[in-house]
Amino acid sequence: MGSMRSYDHQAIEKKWRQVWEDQKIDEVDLAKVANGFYCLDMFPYPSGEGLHVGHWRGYILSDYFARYYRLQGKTVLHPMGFDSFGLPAENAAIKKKAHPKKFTDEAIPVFIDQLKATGAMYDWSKTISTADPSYYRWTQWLFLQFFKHGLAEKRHSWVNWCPKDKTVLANEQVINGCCERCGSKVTKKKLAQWYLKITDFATELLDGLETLDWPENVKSLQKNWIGRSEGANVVFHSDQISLKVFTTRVDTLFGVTALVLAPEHPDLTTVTTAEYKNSVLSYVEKSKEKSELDRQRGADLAKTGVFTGSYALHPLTSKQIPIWVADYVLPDYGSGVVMLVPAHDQRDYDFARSHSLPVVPVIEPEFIETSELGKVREKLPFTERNGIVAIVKHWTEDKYLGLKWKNVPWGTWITGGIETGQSAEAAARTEILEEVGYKNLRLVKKVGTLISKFYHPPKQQNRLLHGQVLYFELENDERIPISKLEAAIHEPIWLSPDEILPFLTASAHRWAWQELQDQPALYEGHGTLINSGMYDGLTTVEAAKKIAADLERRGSGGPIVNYRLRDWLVSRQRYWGAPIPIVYDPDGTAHAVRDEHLPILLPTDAEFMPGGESPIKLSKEFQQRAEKLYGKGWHFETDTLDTFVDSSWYYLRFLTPNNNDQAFDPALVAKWLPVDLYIGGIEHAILHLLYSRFVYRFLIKYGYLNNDNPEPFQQLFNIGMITLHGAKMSKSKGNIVSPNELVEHYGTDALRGYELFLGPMENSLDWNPRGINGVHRFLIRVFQLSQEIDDKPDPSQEALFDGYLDRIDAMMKDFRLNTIISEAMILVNSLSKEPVSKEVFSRFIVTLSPAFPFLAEELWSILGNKESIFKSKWPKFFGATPTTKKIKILLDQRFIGEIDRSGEMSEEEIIKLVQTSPELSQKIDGKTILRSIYKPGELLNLITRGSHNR
RNA sequence: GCCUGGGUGGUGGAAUGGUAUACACGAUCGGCUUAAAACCGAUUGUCGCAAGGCAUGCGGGUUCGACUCCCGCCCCAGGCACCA
Repeated sequence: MGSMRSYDHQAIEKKWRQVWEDQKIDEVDLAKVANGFYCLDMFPYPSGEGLHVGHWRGYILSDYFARYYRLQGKTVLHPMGFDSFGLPAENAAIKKKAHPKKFTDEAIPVFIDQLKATGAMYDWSKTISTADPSYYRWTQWLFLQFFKHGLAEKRHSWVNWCPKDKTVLANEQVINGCCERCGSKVTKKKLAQWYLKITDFATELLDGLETLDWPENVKSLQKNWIGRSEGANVVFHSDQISLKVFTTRVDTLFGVTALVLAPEHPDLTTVTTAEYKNSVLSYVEKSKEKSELDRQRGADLAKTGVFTGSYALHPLTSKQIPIWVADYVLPDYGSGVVMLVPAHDQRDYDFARSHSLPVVPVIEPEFIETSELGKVREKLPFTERNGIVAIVKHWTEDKYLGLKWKNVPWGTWITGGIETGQSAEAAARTEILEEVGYKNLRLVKKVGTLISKFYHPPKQQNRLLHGQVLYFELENDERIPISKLEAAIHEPIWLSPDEILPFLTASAHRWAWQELQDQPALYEGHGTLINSGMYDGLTTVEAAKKIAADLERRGSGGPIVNYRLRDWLVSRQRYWGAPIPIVYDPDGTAHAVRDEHLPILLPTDAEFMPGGESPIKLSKEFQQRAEKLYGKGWHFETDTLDTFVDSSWYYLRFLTPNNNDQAFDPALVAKWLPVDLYIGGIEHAILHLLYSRFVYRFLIKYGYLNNDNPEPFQQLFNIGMITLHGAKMSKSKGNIVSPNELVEHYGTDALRGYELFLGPMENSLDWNPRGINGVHRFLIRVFQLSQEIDDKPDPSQEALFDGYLDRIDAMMKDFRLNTIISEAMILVNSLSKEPVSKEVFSRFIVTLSPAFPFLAEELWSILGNKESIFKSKWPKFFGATPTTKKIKILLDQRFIGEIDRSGEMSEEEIIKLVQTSPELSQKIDGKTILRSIYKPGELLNLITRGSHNR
């Protein structure tokens, strides 16, 4: 035995860190490359807090793939920069009374050191910082391009206002009515704000999602956020104005019993009559005081509102429709007006009931059976029948007669068909007599009609039943005996009102009961139109189409698609951001700042104490600068840009971080975009990604870029969050797990490997350092393996390696790095028994290098290689002839052993082998093989039991 | 309420429809050691001495065979939500 060296991770990591830095191994020349791979991390905000083990996981994942693709022969761009504008630095500055630039400048080098500690391969020659004038000059330029094309607009509008942070918040920064950052209750304020018109891109942003290789949940989040809904506009004319209303249920148009405006609606004062002015005004005042939180929680609260005194003309019936105001109507969705259809919308129903407005049903409900037994069979036609549903009340008590079915889990009312020529009442009386035997009853009410679609198992028919719901009260308990036949099907049960809804299994029957109670009951589903003039008898779907088309013909509306997405509010009344590059003339008209004046630098003499307006407003220098450049009476916009604007295009800047002539180089962008792999947390699933997609599409649409693919990030991977005892790690909570101690004790490689090994990369999980020793032990074993190398080739080791390589290649595509590490452990476990072939080991450590770059590089050099392992190539298969494959033998699905397969074998040959094999034959001894299932080359299942009934 | 994901040992988690619980942690026992740590070895789903049962949230179904596919529920996490 020679002298064994031991695995000294500290020495190894220190050594190679230095070598790589000296050799600038991570720098790439973008222009030269044809075969590029753009691997991007969501760039961080450079806080002074430092990286914790949760941050590491994302950076290690991207580093893994950066190195992997590099070994695959690609030129990998893997840059890193800093999203350095924003509230945290400004808040720190306020607290510590120092300039935010100072904080940022100090934090970045510290941050870079911590990123380097992960061992990740970044090209630091291409770093950027969004707070740097050389960057934000181009952010301002970008804003001006939107302005030039009419896609940046200043509007007076009600905005979310955080009273504590004293700033405007975008809708998406309001969480449950509270400020995303500080948690204060958000209030409303009317301000002039800059918007970017992202809504113009709503359709394509939605459609574009289909083409992306993104996690389904992120696509679904974006879809929900964009919130496409198809419907129609309907125009109602009043004496004073016309009101446009958006609805998704234009089929219910004949059920409109009022129009309801949002309190913020601009035409509210116009429609309010003198008589109602006071009550409307005081109502509006009251709802303004309601916090955003209360307003949003309002779904559970009573729906308040008042009448405005005026009426509008129904476009189809010409009826006078009263106009109300209520704060359950949102000002910025649709047109801020709702047509009230109480019979077919829960909210409208609530509102109508609490203000005694009429409820006019215009849909005959249609119920489609969903149970397995009664589910409509797709291929069969419908047979139409008339029928009845009878609700029968007890002669003295408040109880109702239900049928409990014996062979199926059903609870229903009494039902039956109507024979031709028979009246509904007569049919019902017959059914009641037959099914429960009661003789003396009184028809109290015809409750309503419905349609029911179901499958009738005995008749094997799809049925379309026109049902009439009848309500009877028994006069006394006189009854005849029920036939045995009927008694076998179901038994009658008396139900108290509380028991009825849980008892009934069919939605049609539940509706019948509610209709009897409420007269009319709410029905939000589909069906056939009634009370709708010429549209009666159409299905809701047909009617919606026809009514929308008719409205369009008459010029009072028509089909339209509406989006939940709102325009992007980019103004912030804050210091630490890029100044919006707009200058106002003495009349207050907005002009683009001239290109040669960019960047509009942040003034340095501002007091950045938040006071409800941008602190920049107080800068004397800033005022003077505008006048100097543009003339007396001119002044700059003093709001700054939302930091999401900074980050909406940074991935373009990485290609040419130091170019002072243009924001980006279209030729390079054409070569490198879209980003091949984008890695970051789920927290940016909506805003950052949506804004970036919007900006990128804008740049292409208006000719700034000429890429064919209009999406910037082709593949996205969301790294799961690491929590500590279930809580998100943050310095303020004091629950940060720092990697430093673990790195010192086990090494960077061990921590990297452990973070990958923990579980699927997309899973969030709770931090538990316990297992890191397992990875450390594995690395020690790998190191020890290098001490016992055999120069001779070893075919069985080569075969083991080939299997391993095949499996990890497949896992790579699905980001299953945890099982890749497992596979490596399994391979090492089986190689450890004897000296390992040099060639096998050599190829093996290349596969380890993306996860364990330091150890891999060390072992690579121990093997005698002069160049870095990262200049080598991902290994190939040995292609050794596979060892004889085994065929699994199962007996009644239980594993009893394997047989070696040589060449192609038939089922019979294998069975013969089983029967002649010493161990296997005794296991099937005395059993009769009824039949067998053979999956060629894999398994043979011998069956002794009869299969269950088919 | 709507939309996504999930539910497998004591724990993190494996499993193209084919021996469920790989890999690792922890635990127990043993070795080494004056001792401890480290390291090495064995055992480790559950009931059972064993043979053999029973186990992948619950109930059905398809299949020779289901963690995996289908239907119906329950529970957990995340998102959206008075969006007309």
